[in-house]
Amino acid sequence: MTHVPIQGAPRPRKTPSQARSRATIDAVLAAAAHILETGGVAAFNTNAAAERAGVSIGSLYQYFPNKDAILVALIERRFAAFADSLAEVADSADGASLADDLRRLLQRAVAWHDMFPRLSRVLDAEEGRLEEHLDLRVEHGRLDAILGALLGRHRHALRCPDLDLATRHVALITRVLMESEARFEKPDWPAATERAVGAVMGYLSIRAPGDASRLTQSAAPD
Amino acid sequence: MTHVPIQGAPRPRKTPSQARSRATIDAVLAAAAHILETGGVAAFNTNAAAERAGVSIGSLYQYFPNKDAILVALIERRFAAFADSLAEVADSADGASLADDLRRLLQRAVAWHDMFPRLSRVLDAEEGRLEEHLDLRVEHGRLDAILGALLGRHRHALRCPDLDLATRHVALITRVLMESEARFEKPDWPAATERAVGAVMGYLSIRAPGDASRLTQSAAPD
DNA sequence: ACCTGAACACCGTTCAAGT
DNA sequence: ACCTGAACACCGTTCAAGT
Repeated sequence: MTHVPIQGAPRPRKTPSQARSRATIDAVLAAAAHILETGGVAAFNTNAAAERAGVSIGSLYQYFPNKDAILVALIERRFAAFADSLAEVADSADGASLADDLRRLLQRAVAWHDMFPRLSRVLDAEEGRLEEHLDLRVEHGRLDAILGALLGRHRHALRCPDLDLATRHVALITRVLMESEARFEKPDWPAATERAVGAVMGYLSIRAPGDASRLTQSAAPD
Repeated sequence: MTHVPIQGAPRPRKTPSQARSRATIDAVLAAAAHILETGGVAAFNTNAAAERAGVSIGSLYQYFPNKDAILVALIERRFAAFADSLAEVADSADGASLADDLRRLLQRAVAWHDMFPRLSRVLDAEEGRLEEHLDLRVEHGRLDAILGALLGRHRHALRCPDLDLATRHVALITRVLMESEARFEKPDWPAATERAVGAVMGYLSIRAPGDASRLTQSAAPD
């Protein structure tokens, strides 16, 4: 028997081939995004999303099996758009140093999130809860490729022999540092960006220009 | 006018002075923890929690203004217990190296989470969503003190001049790396622990024993 | 084939009545 | 002062009827 493996999993009900269907899905997602940006999660419910999208609640449920499926689709779409945005920077990036390139990427990331700050924060917060239903493998792969290429260009300066591992760590580190700044009432993005760049340089054991610290000293017991 | 600032904020309704009240609160939280560990968030609802706790739904709402307040209280209590557990290790820890001490802390953290793995994962996932209602300042301060003391003991070997910043970064980095391992079906904790220790050592620019990599090399443009 | 929205179901929350 | 649980309200979801 061929059937949907998990009953009620928050995945799209059908992949639409017709233009009208796609328009309905887009309208629902745009409405959901608007509601989340304007009123936060508290204001987001299926009836409001359907109304704002200009479709009946029944039509909404034709394409999304449940409320979480809308969030899942939103997160996946936005992640893809985010990767697009970073890829753009990476293509034109060929700065003097890894720090410069990384800084440029982070600045773009900040600018991107800042277009819809509340939506971004809400979806980031929901992502953990919805993780098992998300499929971000392709998009993660794209981001890993961007960051990996960046690190690879400076491989000779890296201490970590495993480039893939370093890439994953750098991705996690930068994300957690930037998200922790996003939680503040009035985030100081330039400062957070510099701290993140510094943390990554530290992690990669790359000396910043003008840094005269004792890189060669190892940890001495007691 | 003195009044509760945020209407319906998920905070305890009253601080109980009587033993019976405290017992009711404990029963509700224990019931909630059991339900979350057994059935996940999907199985957690206020009626089920009240029933399992052996109190009426009305009594539950006497102490918790809403469902999220139960989660908030659970997260805060568990975070405090977690800090207790790590403090225990830190007190008796005085290993040969920072890596050893850190490894011991992480092993304890893993063991602690492993007592109720599903509960831990669920609460970690909910924490982002509930962040604005959580007050973990005291507990974060305790963890920072533990980690800060550890790093301070090896201050001479650190490259980062700002110990507080380094402490915060190390806390964020270890947490994100360990949580990313927790998402796997069958986490490999020893490997994740070693990777986290390695990431921190890298971040702090401390050479691991037997590591012959080129610490002195700085990033060369192009 | 797709849309509609009234109706249903579930559960979060309240409140009148009890002790 | 505290407890109780039936009742209410809100919203997620369905489905019979329409086109």
